[in-house]
Amino acid sequence: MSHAVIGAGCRAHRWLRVTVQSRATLADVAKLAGVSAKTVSRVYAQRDRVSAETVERVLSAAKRLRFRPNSLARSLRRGGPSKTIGFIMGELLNPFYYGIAAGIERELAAHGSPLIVATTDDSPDGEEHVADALLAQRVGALLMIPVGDDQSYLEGERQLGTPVIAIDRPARNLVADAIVLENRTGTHTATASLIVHGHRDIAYVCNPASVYTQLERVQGYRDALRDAGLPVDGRHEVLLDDMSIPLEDTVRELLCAREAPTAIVAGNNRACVAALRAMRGLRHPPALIGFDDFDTADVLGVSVIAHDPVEMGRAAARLALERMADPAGFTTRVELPTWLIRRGSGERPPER
Amino acid sequence: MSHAVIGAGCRAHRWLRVTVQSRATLADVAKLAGVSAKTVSRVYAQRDRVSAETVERVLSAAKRLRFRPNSLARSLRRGGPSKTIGFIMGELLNPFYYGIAAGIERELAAHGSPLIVATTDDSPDGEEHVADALLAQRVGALLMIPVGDDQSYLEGERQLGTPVIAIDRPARNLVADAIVLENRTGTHTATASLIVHGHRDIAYVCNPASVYTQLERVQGYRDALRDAGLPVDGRHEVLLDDMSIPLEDTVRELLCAREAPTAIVAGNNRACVAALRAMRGLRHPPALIGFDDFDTADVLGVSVIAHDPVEMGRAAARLALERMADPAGFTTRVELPTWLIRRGSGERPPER
DNA sequence: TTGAAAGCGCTACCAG
DNA sequence: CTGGTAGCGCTTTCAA
Repeated sequence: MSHAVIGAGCRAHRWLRVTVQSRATLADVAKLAGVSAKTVSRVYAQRDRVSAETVERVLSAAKRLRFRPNSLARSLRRGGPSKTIGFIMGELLNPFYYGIAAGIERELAAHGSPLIVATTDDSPDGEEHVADALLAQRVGALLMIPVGDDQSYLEGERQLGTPVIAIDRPARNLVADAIVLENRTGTHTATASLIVHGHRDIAYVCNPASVYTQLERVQGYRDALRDAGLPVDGRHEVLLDDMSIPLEDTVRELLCAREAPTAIVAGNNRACVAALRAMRGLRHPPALIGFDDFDTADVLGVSVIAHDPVEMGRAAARLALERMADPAGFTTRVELPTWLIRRGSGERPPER
Repeated sequence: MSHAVIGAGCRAHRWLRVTVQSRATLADVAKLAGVSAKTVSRVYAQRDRVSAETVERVLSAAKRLRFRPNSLARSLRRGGPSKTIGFIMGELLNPFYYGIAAGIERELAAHGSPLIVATTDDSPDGEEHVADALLAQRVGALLMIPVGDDQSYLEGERQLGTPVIAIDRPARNLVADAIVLENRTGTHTATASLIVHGHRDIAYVCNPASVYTQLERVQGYRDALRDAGLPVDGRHEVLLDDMSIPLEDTVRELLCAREAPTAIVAGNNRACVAALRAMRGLRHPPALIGFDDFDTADVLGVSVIAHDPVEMGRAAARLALERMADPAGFTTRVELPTWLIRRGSGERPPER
């Protein structure tokens, strides 16, 4: 805007600009309302009693100045960790993870706690750095899906009173609450179901394979084979650990091999979709049960080991809020249920 | 731990506890290192020169005290809005939104800016409240997927210098940058393609229907019909606005009607999946093109109007960072491309 | 290269 | 019911 062409109005205009340009503070509001800063504070904190008339004056002044309380300054108070909670997720594009994020967000929203989200992109290196950034913001609690195989770097922080809740996988070398799934039970049930339907050659495929969840799930699969008196020789285990290898191709090879399995248990949503891709166009597709339910599983008729990621997030958030309110108490480990949903793909009999 | 059984070691133990229990501050570190607070500050700010020896002393003291700089206090500085950026998402659990979130997160992570996420659950009422909470945290910029039909409540904040970037839909009654998709072009191309494949009775289905994106998409669909000399009488438009009505049932009814369409354009990912569900088991399923690509679209052979949600998020974040660095500049409206991916479902000829 | 002092916006503590 | 005062943890002047 040009000031040159403005005559008498110039001053007013400038004043307006100045008022608008710098953010009003509690003190500004207090001055305009003719009360003390503390009184304004009281109006916003809604704790002490303030006369209705004063409230009115303060709010009107605040509105004129476009005042907005600074919650950063508020939480600078001694020993007062903010209500804000930090969440470190693996990879944002994984439906399982964002189901968890959704659950956390809902629970916290109901409680009025802001949520700061950071991701590691599933790389262990970034984890500590990301945690540092969150802790520098003085989050009141840290929710995380551990990626690295050592969270001992958080031990100091825990002793300082910041609750840490591990989700999906337990933290390692760190005393922290954990919310995990009944992984073994899930794959055990699935594998047993395939056996009941007549399968003897059942494959387990996943990538990555050396994370906690997969170790558990593979175990459940092996246990089921063993329980049925079937050989557990790893012949049908496709346990990759290099995300650059397309699982789809690997599954395709598996299915074309001499002693191809007649059924597949896929260790997670990604593996399940990869298996589906590999099976496209096959005359006699193998039976398939995936871990993690997904949007179009019903349309595709895919049987899955299902669970509730949103509830998982909620549970984690609840636990965090609880710990923040009462830092004492024993470390908890919650296991959330998994269940088999039969949609056809897991009930196909073996065909040769 | 019991103190009773500890003899001489008790004091040391207690001291340790005290040290550990309260969070160390810059001043504590300064005292232990025998330097001034400012010097410690300098070490962490990495701006002024500090002698290597002093740096060493400070860092060692900091480590002993488990010191971690408080970024809240840092950003309390005069006029200095934090680097933190706020993002208001619409509906949780929508893959499209999470793609955007992922893009934002990646771009900001590369820049070292924390991200605060909040959601409105697609309810217009919550939007202002949520924005308030974010602004109270003094976010440096506000990214949002507008839900309500009026964002004028942010006008004051914008004048105060907080950039607002609207994503997917433009803001209403507010000067704000916007990143949107080429919605019309997308549905126009899809509809035209169906027409080329011989279809004359093409339906458009979506829910909700009165949001910006859908108004645009319906327009693209109508334009394509008109361009081809086909009637545009709304007979085949299923435009719902009540999320409690299952779109699946509606589509099923549509397909069973006398003059059933031979092709469907689904207005978003939800509508597309609903259409797929409704089409299950049909002898002659109609042709189908959905808006938004999805995970198993290739397995299902579903043609879609695709775009890149992650890039959308990145673009929005970049724009926000740009605006924060230089608040001047004209308001921008970016339209990101959409394109048709042919996978079979959209290329089916009409069958009666 | 280092230090002292004055805030940043807000709230707790104690008076009126 | 209301008002001063003294911080919260850090950074920014200005000096030394």
